[in-house]
Amino acid sequence: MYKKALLTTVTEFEVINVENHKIMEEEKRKKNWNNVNCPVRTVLDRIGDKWSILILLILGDTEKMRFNQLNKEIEDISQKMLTVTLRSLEADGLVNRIIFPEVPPRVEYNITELGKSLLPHIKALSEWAKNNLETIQESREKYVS
Amino acid sequence: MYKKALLTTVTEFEVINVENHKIMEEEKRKKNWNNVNCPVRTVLDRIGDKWSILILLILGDTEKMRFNQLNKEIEDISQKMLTVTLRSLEADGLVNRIIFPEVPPRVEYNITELGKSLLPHIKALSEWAKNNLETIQESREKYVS
DNA sequence: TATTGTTACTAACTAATAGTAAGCGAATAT
DNA sequence: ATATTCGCTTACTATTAGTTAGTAACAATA
Repeated sequence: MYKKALLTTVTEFEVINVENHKIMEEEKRKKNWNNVNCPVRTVLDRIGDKWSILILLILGDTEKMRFNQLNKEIEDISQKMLTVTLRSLEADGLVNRIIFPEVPPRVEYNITELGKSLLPHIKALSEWAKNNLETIQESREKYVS
Repeated sequence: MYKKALLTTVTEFEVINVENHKIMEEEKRKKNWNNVNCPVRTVLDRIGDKWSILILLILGDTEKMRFNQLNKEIEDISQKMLTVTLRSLEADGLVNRIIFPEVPPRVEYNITELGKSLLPHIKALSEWAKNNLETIQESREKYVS
């Protein structure tokens, strides 16, 4: 026990108090980052997938878009993943899904006000990515093992 | 063919030109979003995983942190995922990894200048998440099927 | 001396998620 | 009759995340 060795000059009572305090502090900190209480994670676990941000950026640039338009815009997304991502964005209230009961079916998607309020932050991130892309890629190349 | 039906009043020549133009436009747009040319994706594909942002936020709050400290801070991360994520952040040049050749081993992590420059954007996103958490959760509850 | 504890990991595995390929329905066009 | 359209599902495979157990190299304790 490394801790005990460092505490040999203080009384047993003090040791207990110090330990209690440490435990309480640790508990307090933990609550900030665990899955239930951390708002960042509750949102980013959804937004931070492979496609959500990309779709929000595209829908932010156009008033509305149909399913197949989006599918063509994002070259390498599968229909399934597009469906799944759009539904999750709809569930979170970030995009609207408007169904026209026609044949062949028509479904239009557009960004909501909530989605629009998120956009600037995503765009800032996107700008940062653009500006620092080279540095990051150099770093990746240098990094071995 | 729905498209052709809409173009029955124009000549064959015009149809071809219109089609060509559309194809060229589409090609141009595509290049903005595919995996190779889109900086957002190159960076977000790495940052946007389950743990990276969380680790950056924590390392942004403290000058330096040891491996096990981080492991305790993030209640539900496994050692493997912590290792993997830290290494990927290191490769991208967002965190520093300092090894002290001691027994038991000591490895300290801290955020780099590049990482610090990304932090404000992540924090802004985090703030947005905090402010809109309730709205999103309500929306999720309402959403059925 | 033997045992246990410490740290920052890896290796080998399983669970969860992402992605692929095919098909569907209901109408229109050939 | 057959092919095509659109926005999906369904059933499958591939990739990634996460779990559990173990490692080295010593320190402290019994």
